[in-house]
Formats: sequence, C-alpha cells, structure tokens
Amino acid sequence: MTITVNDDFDLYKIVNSGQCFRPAAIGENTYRFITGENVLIIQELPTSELSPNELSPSEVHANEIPAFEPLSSERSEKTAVSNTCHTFSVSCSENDWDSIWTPYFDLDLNYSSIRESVPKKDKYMTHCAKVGAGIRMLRQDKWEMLISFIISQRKSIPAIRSSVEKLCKRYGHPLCVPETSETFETSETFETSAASETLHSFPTPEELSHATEEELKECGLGYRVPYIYEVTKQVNEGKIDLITLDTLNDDDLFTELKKIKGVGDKVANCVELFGYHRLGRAPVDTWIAKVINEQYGGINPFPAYKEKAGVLQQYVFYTAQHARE
DNA sequence: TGGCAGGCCAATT
DNA sequence: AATTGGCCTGCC
Repeated sequence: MTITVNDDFDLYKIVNSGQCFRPAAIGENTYRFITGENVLIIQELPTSELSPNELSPSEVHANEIPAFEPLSSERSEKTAVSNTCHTFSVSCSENDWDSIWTPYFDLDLNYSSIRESVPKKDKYMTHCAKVGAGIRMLRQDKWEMLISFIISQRKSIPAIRSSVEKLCKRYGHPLCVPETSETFETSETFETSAASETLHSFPTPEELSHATEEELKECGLGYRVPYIYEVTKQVNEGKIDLITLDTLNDDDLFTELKKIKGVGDKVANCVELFGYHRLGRAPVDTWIAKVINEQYGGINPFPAYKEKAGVLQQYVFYTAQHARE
C-alpha cells in the first residue's frame, strides 16, 4: 500500500545516522527495517510536484556551505528533498503501519519544527539541522540497543553491523520477509546482499543465554564478551528489568544503566536516546567531541537545547560523518 | 601494514 | 577528581 508523510523523513539519512545497525538499503530508494518480529520494506516514490514555496533539492544544498555528498551512488539525486511531502510504497497493512511503524518512525512528532527552532545565531547547529533534515529518532528495542551499544565501543560502524548480524544469525529466529518481487523493483546491485538469505530476529535475552562465552568470541566481540554474557544473565534472572526502568526519569535511568558492566557515559546515553526515546540525551562520542572542540570552543552546546538535544545531536553526528572538507 | 575505531575498567596519582 | 594503560577485533 501507499502512504504519505508530511514531515522530514529521509530513509537514507536514518539508515546512515548511526542510531541503528540492522536497517539497510536493499534497492533503489528501497530500505528494509526490522522491529521485533516485524519486517518492513519501504520504497520512496518519486515526488509528483513541489509546492511553489518549497526549496528545490539544488537550492537546499547550494550556498557556500561545505558540500554535502551522499556516501555512494545508492542514492539518487531525486530523493534529496527532506522537507516536503513524501510518498512511499510499504509492504505492511494499514493497521500495521499505524500501530507498529508510525510509532517506530516517531511520525507523530514534528521534526521540521524542531529543526526550525534552532536559533540562527547558532550557525553551526543551523547548518547541521539543514544537512541532517530527514533524520528521525527511531523507537527501537531497549534490549537490542543495550547489547548493540555495548558492542559498539572501540568499533567502527561496519564492524558493529557485522557482529550484530552474527548474533542474529546464530541466536535469533527466522523472520517472515514480505514478498518484494511484485510491488518493488529490486536492482541487481542489491539483490545478492539481502534478498537471498533468510532474515533473523535480534536474539531475545532467553535466546542469547544459550550462547557460551566461547561462542560469543566467535562473533567478534573480543573483550566485550564478559559484558554481554553478564548482562544477559542478569536480564534473564530478572535482576535487570529493562521495561520497568522506563518509569525512571532520565538521570535515574542513567545511573541504573551505568551500573551494568561495560556501560559507561556514552553507551548509557545511547541506550537512553535510542532505546528509551529520551530525546534530551546527547551522547558525546569522538565525533561529537571533535565538534565541541572545533566549533564550540570546548563547551558542549547540547544541554542548553534540553529535550531537543538528542535530535540535534543526530543532525550534528550525521553532518560530521558525511562532511567532505 | 599498522593505526585506529561512536569506550570502559582498573590502577594510579 | 583526574589521568593513563590495556584491551579484542576488524576495517581502511
């Protein structure tokens, strides 16, 4: 079926914003998302027309702003408009779109107004909001975020993806993948990467408890193995209840998450932002630290943005990662 | 080819 | 409280 979105919504940027590790591009303007037992294939359709007062793609990325270039040819020029009406073909029912995917993509929150609320005097933030427009804060699974971001330390994004996929393949269970051949055009470049193999869920705590420490090492987890092993045991024994933790305020949740072995400031903030949807959290990693030093004289600008900090952090992170000097 | 990657922990001041 | 070395592994 076809759906429309009247707010910032850019699948390429979402997939490449660092907040998620499993969603992927599987074809021309076509992406696959997974949450729980559900798999979504979503394809952006060409925009029919722009309203007169909307900016055209070339205007959006013009000016003397450092050139923003897509990482690869996966992305066609036509889809670069982020702040207009988008049409998508989706593989799910209307009911599933409303009850599962609308919350997942956080479509009830107006992101363009967050973007536009950035004061002009914060020039760098304004620039990043423009470059990152279209990113949304996915409401992802708490357990998956906790494990994924414990794994993420001292790893590059491709390495994180690789480890997470190994965990899914070995300990998750098979998922039903929507049929794509009729509704969606799949280009040859992507077919081999995703379409051929069966897709697995992210392992539940129970499923992951079947892994021995020796087996976890084979997933490329290195020194993080005891962290993963320990937290899995604690969750299964009920010593950690990720759902109940959601009743805590941001600071108390932070304190509790940091009690977990292998979870420091950065990971705790990531779990809060991506797993608990605490949008006031702005994790400081090496990229953001660099920006704070080079653009803000060493003073972290995010806390002042209160409940918008997390969204803006994603814009900045995306910009920093994709900037070409 | 080796340095480094989206850190954290423990030991040391 | 602040600083520092060590750590598994894979990617560029």
